[in-house]
Amino acid sequence: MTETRTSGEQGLRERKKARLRESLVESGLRLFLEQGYHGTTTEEIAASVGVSQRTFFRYFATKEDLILAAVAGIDERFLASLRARPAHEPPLTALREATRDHWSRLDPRSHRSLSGAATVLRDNPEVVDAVMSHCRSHQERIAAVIAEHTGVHRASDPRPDVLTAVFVAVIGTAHEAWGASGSTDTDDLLAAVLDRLDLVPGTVAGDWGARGA
Amino acid sequence: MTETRTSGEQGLRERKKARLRESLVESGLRLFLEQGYHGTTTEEIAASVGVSQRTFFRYFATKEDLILAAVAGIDERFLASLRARPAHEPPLTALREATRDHWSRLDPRSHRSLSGAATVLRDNPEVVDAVMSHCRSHQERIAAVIAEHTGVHRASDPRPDVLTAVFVAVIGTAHEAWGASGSTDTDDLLAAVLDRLDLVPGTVAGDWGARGA
DNA sequence: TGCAAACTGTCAGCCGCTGCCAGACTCTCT
DNA sequence: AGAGAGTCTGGCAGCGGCTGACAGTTTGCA
Repeated sequence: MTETRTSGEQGLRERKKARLRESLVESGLRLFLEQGYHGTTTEEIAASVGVSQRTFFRYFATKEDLILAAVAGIDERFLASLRARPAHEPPLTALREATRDHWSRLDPRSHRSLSGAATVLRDNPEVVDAVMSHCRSHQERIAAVIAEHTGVHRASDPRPDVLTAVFVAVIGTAHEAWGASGSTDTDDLLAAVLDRLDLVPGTVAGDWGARGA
Repeated sequence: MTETRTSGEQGLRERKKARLRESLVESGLRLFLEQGYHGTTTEEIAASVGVSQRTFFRYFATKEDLILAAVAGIDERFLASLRARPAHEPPLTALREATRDHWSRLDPRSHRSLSGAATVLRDNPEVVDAVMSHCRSHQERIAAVIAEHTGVHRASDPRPDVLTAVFVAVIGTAHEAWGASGSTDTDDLLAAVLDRLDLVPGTVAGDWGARGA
C-alpha cells in the first residue's frame, strides 16, 4: 500500500492494461476461430471482455492488429537469433539457421499463439494482407542485419534486400502449404520452411533434373 | 437501329459499360494522384463521372479494385509470353525473358497506366496490400505454367511455387527501389527487375565476395 | 411496338474507425 | 488521509466503405 515502486515493477494501472490487452487478444482469436473473422465484430470482441468498442480501438489500431499482436515479439526474437549468427556465415544459411535457433527457443505459449493465428489465416485468407504488410516492415530490419553482417551498403547493393525478400517469400509458400496440409503442428511448419529454404539455390539455378519426392 | 449484331461486335449496352468503367478508372486514378487515396471518396469518384456511388460498387468490388483495374490485362499478357518460352529453358531464365518479351510488347497506354498506378502506390503505401493480394493469385497461375513446362507435379514438388514466390518477391523489391528512386520511367523499372533477377542465383549462393557497384 | 432483361438511383443500414467530452480511476505529493 | 494532476474509460455523434432491396429507366430482341 504505502510502498514505493521500484524501477522495473509495474503499477496497478499498467498491470490492468496488460491484462486487458491479453484478454482482448485471446478472446478475439477465439471468436475468430469460432465464427470467422468477418463474422466477428469489434463490438463483440470488446463486449466479450466487458469493455466498450471505443476502448478496443484504444488498444488496437485496427481489427487486424489483434492477430498481429498474437504473434508479437516473435519478430524480435528472430532478429536476435539472426544477429547472433557468425558474420562470416553465408547469408542464406544464416537466415536458415536463425530460423531454427529461434524456433527451438519459442515457449509453448508462443507456439499455441502461432498455431492459432495461423489457423485464423488459413480460414480467413482476407486477413493475410495485413500480416504480409507487417512482414514487409519486418523485412526491412532483416535486410539491415544482413547488410551489416556482410558489410555491403544497401543503397548501392540490392542483394540484402533481394535475399530477404526471397526469404520471406519462401516462408510464405511454406506457410501456405502448411495451411493447405491441414496440420496444426508448428513443427511441420518449421520443417516445411527449412526444406524450402534448402531448395532455393537449386531452384533458381537451372538444374531441375533431379526431382524431389 | 434495325441491324443485327455480328458475333464479336458489342451492343450499345456493353459499349456504354466499357466506357463508363474506363472513365471510372481514369478519373479515379487522377483523383488519387491529385488528392491522395484516402483523401478521395468513392462518392467523389462516382460523381466525377456522373453516376451514383451504388453504381461505382457495381463496377468495382472495392475501392482498391480501381487500381488493379488500371493494370488489368498485363498479367494475361505476361502469362502468354511465359507460355511461349521454350519448355526446356531453365525456369528462372524463362521468367526473366518472359518479363522482357512482354514488356517490349506493352503499348504506350499500358505504360502510362502502369506508371500512374505505380505512382499511386508510392504515395499511398496502404494500397500496396491489395496489390500484393492480387499478385498472390497471379503467382498461382505462373507456378502452374512453370510446373507444366518443367513437367513436375506441384503437389509433390514445391519448386514451381518456390521459384514463383521468389520471382514475385524480387519484382516487389525492384518496384520499391524504383519508387524510392523517384523515377517515373517504366524502362527504369524493367531494368531494376532484370538486374535483380540476375542477382538472385549469386545472392542465394554463399559467394558474396564480389560486390556490385 | 411491346415485353423481358439489364442497368441505375435512392434509401436504409451495417461495420470499421475516429474525435470529442465528461466522468471515473490511479498515482503522487503533502 | 486528502487534494491535485495525469490517465483511462464510456457514450455519442459522425465519416466512409460497402451491401441489400426496391422502383424506375434504358436497351435488346421479337
